[in-house]
Amino acid sequence: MKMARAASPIPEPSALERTRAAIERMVMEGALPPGCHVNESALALQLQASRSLIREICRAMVESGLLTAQPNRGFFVREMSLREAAELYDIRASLARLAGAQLAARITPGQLAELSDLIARMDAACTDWDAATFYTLNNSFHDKILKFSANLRLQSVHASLLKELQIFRRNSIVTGDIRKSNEQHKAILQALAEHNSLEAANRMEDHVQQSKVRFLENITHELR
Amino acid sequence: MKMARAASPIPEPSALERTRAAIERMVMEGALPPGCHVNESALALQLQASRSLIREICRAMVESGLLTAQPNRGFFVREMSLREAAELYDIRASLARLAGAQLAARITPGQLAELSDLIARMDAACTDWDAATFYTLNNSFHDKILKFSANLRLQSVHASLLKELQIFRRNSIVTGDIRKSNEQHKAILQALAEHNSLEAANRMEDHVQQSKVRFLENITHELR
DNA sequence: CTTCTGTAATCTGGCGACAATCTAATCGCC
DNA sequence: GGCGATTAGATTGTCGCCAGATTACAGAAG
Repeated sequence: MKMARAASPIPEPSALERTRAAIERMVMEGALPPGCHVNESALALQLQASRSLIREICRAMVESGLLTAQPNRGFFVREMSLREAAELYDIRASLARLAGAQLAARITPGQLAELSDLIARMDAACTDWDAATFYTLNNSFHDKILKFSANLRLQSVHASLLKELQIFRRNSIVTGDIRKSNEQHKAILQALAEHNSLEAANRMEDHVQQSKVRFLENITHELR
Repeated sequence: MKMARAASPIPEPSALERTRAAIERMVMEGALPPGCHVNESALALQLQASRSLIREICRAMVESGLLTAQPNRGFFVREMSLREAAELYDIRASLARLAGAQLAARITPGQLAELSDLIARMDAACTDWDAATFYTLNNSFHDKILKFSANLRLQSVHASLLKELQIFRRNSIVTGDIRKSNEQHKAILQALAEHNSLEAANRMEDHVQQSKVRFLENITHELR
């Protein structure tokens, strides 16, 4: 009998997956700052993997926009200009618009309830001035909308762009008016509940555009 | 003295680039049909490269959506359902919308002239019933709009999605009413010339949505 | 004849090694 | 003393190899 590995429903992540997660974390958390040259041998030693693994992973990360590759010089952590970050926000807004439009047409009462619950908890976080919780809940809210929109590729593209943005705005917690942000969430929810695709699309797009404005304000403030 | 390779302004594509292009072509042209298992050793032998190279390339192609990876089973050419293709069109339409909106705000007379010229040549192709030429010109038209919109990431994401779609609609030349299609181009151009972002956005989105409809009609017609 | 099972061949996952290239420090020369 | 050529060191590009998993096949049982 083929020995069942059914005992472990999680088939134990492969070395490649683990290593990739580690490298991505290093990029996200700034252990590998933007513009930094990625030393393959050093990484291999540090993460106890072979250089081939590192190379495969880096090649994939180039494709997803987290690294860049220069012939005969290796890999570098992607440097992002303010302008590029703004461009990414525009794309995100565009995709959010699509998600809103599609979801409005097919959203179920159960999904509406889930979103409504998140908004309520964000309201609570607002009164408690708990920005960290709000941040987490806000991410969940957007994730759910993307997930519910039932376009797998849209989800993956969006997730990829989000990761890319993360390497820029690391540490810079967007502190804008979270109360106002949640008001927008409510407007989005209402449009979704009414199955008003156009309205949901516009609200979603505006919402992300707002966060872009907040982001740019924060950055320019930091640099001053 | 360092031997000048300045004599060749094109630094001669690396083995990796050449091999990657070859594999992508094999996928596009159907030598590796959708669902096909990618035999790494065989490919390495055929393309006179090492298996490591093949693996690096495949890993990158997974990220860009042309292949999929299954643990311990290797790489497979991405299979795309009709639904997924439709989803891709929706994303493309969304990105086209963004490109239109952004370009309308900043388009120059020179760029308008270039687009106008392409439309004129497409008109000529229409009267000549030259679908092949129209196809090429149409691609240039869309490429230029993306390029002029001056959002590099938008360009690259769009190009990636387009490649992905190609593996589905290979050989199925969309033969819809090219005359009607060019009328839409003219409407887009007008909106751009008027710097009317909203109108340009809507026209662009609709235009891609139309091509999605034509695509779906063609496919279902083929399958009958 | 079909189904199951055990074994062999094939293929992937991961690794270390060698050659080409780039980077830097050193040395000589103006 | 400063600048350019040269050489030593480090790093990338590419390759073949071994172990474990998977697939294919052959043979036995029902």
